[in-house]
Amino acid sequence: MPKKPVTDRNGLTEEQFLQSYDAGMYERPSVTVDMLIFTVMEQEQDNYRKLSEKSLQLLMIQRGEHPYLGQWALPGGFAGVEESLEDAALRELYSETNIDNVYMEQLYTWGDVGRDPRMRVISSSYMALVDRKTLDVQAGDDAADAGWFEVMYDVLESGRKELAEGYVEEQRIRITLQKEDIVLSGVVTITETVQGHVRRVRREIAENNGFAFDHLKMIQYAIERLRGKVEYTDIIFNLMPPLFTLSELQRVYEIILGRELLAPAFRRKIADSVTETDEFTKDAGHRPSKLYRYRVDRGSR
Amino acid sequence: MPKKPVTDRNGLTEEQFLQSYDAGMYERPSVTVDMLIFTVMEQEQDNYRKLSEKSLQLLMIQRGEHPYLGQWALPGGFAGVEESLEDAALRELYSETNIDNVYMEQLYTWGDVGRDPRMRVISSSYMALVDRKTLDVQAGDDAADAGWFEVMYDVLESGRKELAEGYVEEQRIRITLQKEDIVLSGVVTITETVQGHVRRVRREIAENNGFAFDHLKMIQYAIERLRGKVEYTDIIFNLMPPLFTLSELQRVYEIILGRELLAPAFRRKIADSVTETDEFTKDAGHRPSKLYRYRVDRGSR
DNA sequence: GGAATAGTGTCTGTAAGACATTATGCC
DNA sequence: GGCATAATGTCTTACAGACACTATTCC
Repeated sequence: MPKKPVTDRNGLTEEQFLQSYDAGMYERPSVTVDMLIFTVMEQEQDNYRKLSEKSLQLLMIQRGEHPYLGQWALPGGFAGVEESLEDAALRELYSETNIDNVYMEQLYTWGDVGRDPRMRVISSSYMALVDRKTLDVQAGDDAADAGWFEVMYDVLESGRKELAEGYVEEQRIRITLQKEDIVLSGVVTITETVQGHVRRVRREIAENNGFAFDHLKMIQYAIERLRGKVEYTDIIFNLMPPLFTLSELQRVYEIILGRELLAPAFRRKIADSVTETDEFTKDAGHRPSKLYRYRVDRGSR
Repeated sequence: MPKKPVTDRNGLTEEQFLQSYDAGMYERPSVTVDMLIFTVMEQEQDNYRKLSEKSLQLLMIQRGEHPYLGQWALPGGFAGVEESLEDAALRELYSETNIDNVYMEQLYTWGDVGRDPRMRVISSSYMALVDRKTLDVQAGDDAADAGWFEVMYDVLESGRKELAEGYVEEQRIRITLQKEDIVLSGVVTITETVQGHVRRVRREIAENNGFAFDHLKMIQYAIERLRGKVEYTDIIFNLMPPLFTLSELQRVYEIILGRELLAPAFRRKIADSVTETDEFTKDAGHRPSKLYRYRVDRGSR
């Protein structure tokens, strides 16, 4: 059955309308994507019989231009008119790490008015998780203006004030990024207001040493989300190499969650997310460990 | 200690740079916000001794202009250059429902290239939860072009194909919105691809009767998030009136989750999210029920 | 008494927390 | 044998699922 053409109050069909539409009528904000590219790195150990320590790392770029010249920012850039937001994020990811085909998800879109002093910019943040071992070593490594920073995340304190019909709860979180002798550090306050049965959450930068724009907030938010998602999804395996030991996996969990886990409970919990192989670690100064891989035939959690 | 001015390769300080910056250099997408305003409504019951049925409702607007003239869309509009994204969302919310001070959160930012036939538009979707009883009755009620639709969400089937290094899992979800004799209906397919240890999720509209733009995808995503969040946060109380019975609360859970719950387990679970009052329901055709309120002094879950 | 819903008691199975114990390779 | 880590056994506690049962009001 043929559709009868729908016309608007000017008698135009949709096709006619679109041809006459002027896209330049309104003043517009710019749109960018900012990438939170996380990986896990091993640190060399003094005692060769001990396991090597691991740390969570984040890729940052030192700004060579105003604004925030000399400060460190997340990799990112403008979204083109002919590419999707996700494509823009993938493009930025590839240009920084030479990697595609890794886990990536959109986190949040930051739309405050003053976030960029040049002009109105709205920015979508995307988180990518990469396995350091499959990363091209050059990526963001040799460049003087880019590098992997170890991430530290400390909850400083939590205050609480009672109100008539609710309360205000404030949390202060210190984020420290370290790359050799470069240390960036800042504090984000998260204010949760509950009034009646309405809950509001606000994030503010309370202290900032070395972070450009509002990127400190983005980093705090990303770590919070990473922590949450690690508990109820399998995304952690995106940070692991194809073969890993259960102890390594447990360490990565512990680094991300910021607390220690008990081995028996841990093994029970991840038991059906992994498959064992016939291989073992070699040449450790102690009992070898069985190697596992991510069990891909299991569906999502 | 006075800071020494940082200058860039052109010898400009940040202040000088910003004064000379031309914000109009790049072609830009437009930015809009789209609102998913949910509420819970009671339906009149034929048998007065039975409890009244409840349903989840979503506010939609019929388009009076091209494109998608006559179809139904989420309320929304352009984000101004002088307002934050969140302010734009609050403004839209207020203009549709005359309500502010309700629960609202950003869900996702939709950035595909072809989502609006007029031009490139990027849209942030926000979800708001409102208690129908405190809603001004007129809002979106009498207007012929706006209204509350009952939401139905059915998982149709889930197929799965094994691949060499992973699998593809497809889920088809039917969304039906109904308002008296107006029925909108569509199917969203969610495709989850796992290759190696990389997981990707894509959403496509497989069938569409009456929804404008990609709003069907937004609705599906919002319900998915609402379901998830209801299980591990207290947001559900934003849909409840100040006083409610535990049975009512359980019904609302059941409507959102799409499955029945057992009363004893339910009561244990929400026990410390609520406080009992001295009041009871009256004039029901059966045993009166104690009224509870949201327990606000308890912190977040 | 019957209809309808409100609310509680309790058994069972599963899973997490905690701690102890055994196993293994390398020096 | 001792160091360091790998891996498992098992006790306890907590809690979710299931079902049966009691309670209360209105007709």
